Amino acid sequence: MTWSRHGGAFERRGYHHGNLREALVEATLALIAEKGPSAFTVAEAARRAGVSPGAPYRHFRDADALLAEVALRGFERLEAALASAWRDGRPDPVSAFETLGRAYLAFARSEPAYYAAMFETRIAAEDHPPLATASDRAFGLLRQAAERITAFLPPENRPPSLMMALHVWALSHGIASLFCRPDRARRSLPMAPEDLLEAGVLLYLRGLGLAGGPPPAKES
Amino acid sequence: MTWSRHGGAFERRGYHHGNLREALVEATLALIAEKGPSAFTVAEAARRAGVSPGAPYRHFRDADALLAEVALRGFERLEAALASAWRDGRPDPVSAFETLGRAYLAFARSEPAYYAAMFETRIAAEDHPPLATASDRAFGLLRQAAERITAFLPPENRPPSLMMALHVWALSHGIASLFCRPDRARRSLPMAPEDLLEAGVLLYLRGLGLAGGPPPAKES
DNA sequence: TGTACATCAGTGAACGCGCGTTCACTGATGTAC
DNA sequence: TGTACATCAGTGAACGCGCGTTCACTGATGTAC
Repeated sequence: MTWSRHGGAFERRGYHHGNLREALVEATLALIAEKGPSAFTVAEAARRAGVSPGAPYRHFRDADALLAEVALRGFERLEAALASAWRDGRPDPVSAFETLGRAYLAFARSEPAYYAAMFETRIAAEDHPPLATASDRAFGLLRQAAERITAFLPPENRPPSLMMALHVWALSHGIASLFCRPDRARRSLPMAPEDLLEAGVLLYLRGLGLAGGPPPAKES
Repeated sequence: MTWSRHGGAFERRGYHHGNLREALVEATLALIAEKGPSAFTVAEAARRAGVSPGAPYRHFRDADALLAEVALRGFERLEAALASAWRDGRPDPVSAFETLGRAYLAFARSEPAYYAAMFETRIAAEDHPPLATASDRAFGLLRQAAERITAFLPPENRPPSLMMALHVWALSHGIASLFCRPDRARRSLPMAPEDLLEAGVLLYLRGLGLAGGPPPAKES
């Protein structure tokens, strides 16, 4: 099974793969995207990477380590996506915050396999310290954003920024979990998940005393 | 392996089990509670029920059917819990609504195995119509409650009750998923999940123009 | 530029395992008479 | 009350399967000289 080195659809493969670690991560993502996280097996990932079943163990201690690597990268990508959406609060914190929320959902929608690897697998963050760290960093961003937002409120009416961050995270995650899965199409929605989240965050901010004005028009 | 029929810790078992269907459901719940939904197997459930590996197939077509039965019962129990919390909007819709939210979380916390069977398994509701129906009924309750709440608002400021129900459901589910799992203890919280949800719903209602007054005091 | 060699990424066969499911069977239960 | 029998819930052995992981090995790569 040696494919031509420079021609055809299959680029690779002499004896050495050359980039097996990456190929396994990609195969795992594809597998999860197609059949859900419970369908992941090392053997199948190896098969898709075009490699014998023992090969992955040169790169990952065991099956969970591969899964954890995928989840880790997912958190890193999420953090990057959130950071670039937040843009340090520009043009203004409130609208940047809306963008942040949309970015969260966009990530869940456009990278469902990463999302599933992060939140729907058997691996526990506490068993994989880098995972916990990456998750904390992503959440930290949300927390900082909340800090900036609540700073607009007079101190006596200012809610803990941690609480606000948790609320928004939970709402985003809830919407993503319930409505953004392509495989098991959940309850159909009268509006896009992003709009649902934006409306929810807007109402929440109004509840805090921010982003005043009349209630938003009916969306649907 | 015939245990005494009336003595000792083990009550059951002549040749017939007598209540195997129930025993399998319970074994499945215990299994999920202990090791997570991915650890469920028919063989292990049969073992825990004290029965040979083929026996479950007298009661369930296959492994998924057993899992779907557990999820179905979960939705029915959730619906019952929500209905009894809502109490048809008494004493008043807004405070009954708070109680409803707490009941949702209480369910996720006190019945984590049911909750996992409902939301974290491979089974898809569309493949099991009764499951979809039960899920719709539970959500319908939330929707009715939202209807009653939004009725307090003047029509020109009244948001779609469906949207409100979706927001609250997503927030509740998000909090439950992120913070109410006993097995994989997630991020630690500065407050109880129930209080986090209550504060969130309160702020949301204020954003809608209900439950006015000053912002709640800091919770933590 | 050429050669020897260390390194190490992959091979492929093998292992033991537990699973889902089937099937001919057995024995308990309860109904008809 | 007693007996024959249909029913059907469980048995237990068996099947084929795919998995995770190991291991002695092979062959490609790149470095030292």
